[in-house]
Amino acid sequence: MKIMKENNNLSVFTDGCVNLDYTLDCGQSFRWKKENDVWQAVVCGKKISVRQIDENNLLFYDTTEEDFENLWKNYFDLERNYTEILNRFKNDPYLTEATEKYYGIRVLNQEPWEALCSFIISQNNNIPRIKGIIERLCENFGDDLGDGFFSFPSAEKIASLTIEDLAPLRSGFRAKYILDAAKKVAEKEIDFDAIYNSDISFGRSELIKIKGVGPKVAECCLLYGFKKAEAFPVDVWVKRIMSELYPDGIPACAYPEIGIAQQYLFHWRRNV
DNA sequence: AACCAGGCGCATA
DNA sequence: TATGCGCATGGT
Repeated sequence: MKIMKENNNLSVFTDGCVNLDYTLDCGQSFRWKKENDVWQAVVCGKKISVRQIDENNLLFYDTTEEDFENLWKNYFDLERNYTEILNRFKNDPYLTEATEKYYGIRVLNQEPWEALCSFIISQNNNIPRIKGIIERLCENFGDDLGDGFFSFPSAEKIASLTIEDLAPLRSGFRAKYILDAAKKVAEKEIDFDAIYNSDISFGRSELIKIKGVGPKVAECCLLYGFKKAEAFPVDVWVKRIMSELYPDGIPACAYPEIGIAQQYLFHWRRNV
C-alpha cells in the first residue's frame, strides 16, 4: 500500500480489492452518503470524505497521515490480504461468482458501540428505515459537526435518556433495547475491550445478555464492530443461500473468514 | 406454541 | 388505492 500526500489530501494505492460503492452500500453500515462521487460520513467522531479515483486508488480529502494510519486503514480493513482470501474462495463455484461480480467489497471495522446500536435497530427492519432511525438518533443526540453532519451519540449519552426521549426516533419496540444496551455498555457491564481481545465465543455469550440482542444481532456486532471475520450472521437472505446452495454447510474454503464470504454471498443473492 | 409489539418498503390486489 | 407480508427479538 502506497500513500502520497497531495496538499491536504491523501492518495492511497491499494491492492485493488476495494470498491467503495459496493462496500459502503451493502447493508453493513448505514451512515454513508454519496454526493458528486464523494462518499461522506462521520466515523469515530470525525467527518470523512473519500473518493474512488480508480480500481487501485482512493483519495481521502482533508486527511492526515496520522488519521489514515490510526483510523481509516483499519476501518476499511486495508491491512487484511483480500487477494489471498478471495483466491481461496475460488475453490467454491458460488463464492467464485459472488466475488467476481462484487469484487471489492470489504468488511468494515466499525466502532463497537455504533455497530451494536445499529444492529439492534436493524432487527425486524428494512434498510431505508434503519437509516432513518439512525439519522434521527444522531441528529437528536450526537454532536453537531456542521454542514448537516452529526457524530454517533455515545453510549453514556444514550444511557442518560428515557424511552420518551427516544420517541422522535420512531424506532418502535426497539427503543427499550437501545436503552438497555447503552446502560450496560456505559456501566461496563458489557466490556468492549474484553470482547475485542477475546475469543468469539466470549463475545457471543456477553452480547446476548443485552435485551434485544439475539444470535443474529450478536454475530453482526462481532463481525462489523469487533473484527471477528469468523462471525457468521444468518438473516433471511443467508438462510436462503444456505438452503438453496449449501445444504451440507459452508464450504471449507470459506474458513476461517466466513463473515467475509457471507458478505459477498449476501450482496450477491440480494441483487439477483 | 402462537402471537404481538412500531413502522415502513415492497409486492401484489 | 388498498391490503398484506416480511423483518429478529422478547414477552405474554
